Amino acid sequence: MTKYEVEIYNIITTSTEHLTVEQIYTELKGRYPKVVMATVYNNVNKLWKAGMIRKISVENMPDRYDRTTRHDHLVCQKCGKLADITFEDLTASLRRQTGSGFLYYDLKVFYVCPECRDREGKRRHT
Amino acid sequence: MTKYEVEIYNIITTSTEHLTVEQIYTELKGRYPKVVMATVYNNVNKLWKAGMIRKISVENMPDRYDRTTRHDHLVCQKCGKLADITFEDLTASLRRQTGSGFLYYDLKVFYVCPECRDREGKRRHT
DNA sequence: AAAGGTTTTTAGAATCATTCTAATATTAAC
DNA sequence: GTTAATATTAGAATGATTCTAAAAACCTTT
Repeated sequence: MTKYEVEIYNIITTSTEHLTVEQIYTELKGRYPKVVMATVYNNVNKLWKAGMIRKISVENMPDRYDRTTRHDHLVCQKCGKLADITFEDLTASLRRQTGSGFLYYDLKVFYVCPECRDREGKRRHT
Repeated sequence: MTKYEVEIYNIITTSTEHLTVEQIYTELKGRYPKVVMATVYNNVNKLWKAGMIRKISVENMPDRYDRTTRHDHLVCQKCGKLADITFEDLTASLRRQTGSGFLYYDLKVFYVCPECRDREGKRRHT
C-alpha cells in the first residue's frame, strides 16, 4: 500500500462524515500540498475495487465514500446529507430470494433530516 | 401535460427495460426527428419531481427511469443491467425506525446476472 | 548505490452526463 | 388575434470523472 492509499483510507474510515473526492482532496492537500485530484480518484477506486471502502451514489450528487462496517443510510431529500442507520440485516433473506449470484445489497432511506425539518417548519408555520 | 411529457411517460412506463435518457431520446427521435436531448432531460426531471416516474442511480452509470409500482432492483455487478424483484415491503418497519421525516426507501441488490455468470463460467471452468 | 523494471503520481486534456442560457416556437387565456 | 405563459431548441457551460503521456518514486538485483 502506498503512502496516499493509506492516508486516503484513513481519512475515509476515521471521518464521521461521508466524504466526497473533493473533500478528501482538500483534507489531503493540507498535509501534502502537491497532491492532485487524479491521485485521489486513482486511490479511492483502487480501495473500492479491493473492497476496503464503500462508495455511495445518490442521484444528482458526487459519489461519497465510507467505511465498510455493515450499516445502511439515511439520505436527506432536501440537503443530501447522509446519516448512518443500522436496520436489520437482510442478507440471508435476500440471498435466499436472489440465488447464488448474490453479492451484497444497498439500502437507502430517503427522509427529511432534523435540520431541514426545522428550517421548513420555521418558514411554514412559525 | 405536453405532448413530449406524455410520450416520454409512456415510453418509460411501458418499457420492459430500465431506460436511460439516451435510450428514451433515441426511441422518441424515431417518431419526432426534431426532438433534442434537453427536452428529454427537461421532461424526465419534470415527471420525476411530480413523482410520476422513478429515477435509478447506480454508481458509474447514467441514471435510468422506471415506473413507480412498488418493487426493488437487482443490479448486475458485471454488466450493470437492472432487473426487478419484489422483496417484502419494508416501509412500515423503516418508518418506525426513521421517524416522521421518512419519505421512501430504495433497495438495490447487487449480484451477477445469469448471462454474466454463464459467460464467466465458460471462461473459467469449461 | 547504480541500473533496470514496475508502479504511482502528476498535469492537463478529454469525456460523459447533465444543466444552463437565450432565442424561438407553441400553447393557453383573454 | 394579441398577450402572456410555458415548452422546446441549439449550443455553450459545468461538474464529475477518466484518460494519456511523461515524470517521479519505489523496488530488486547487482
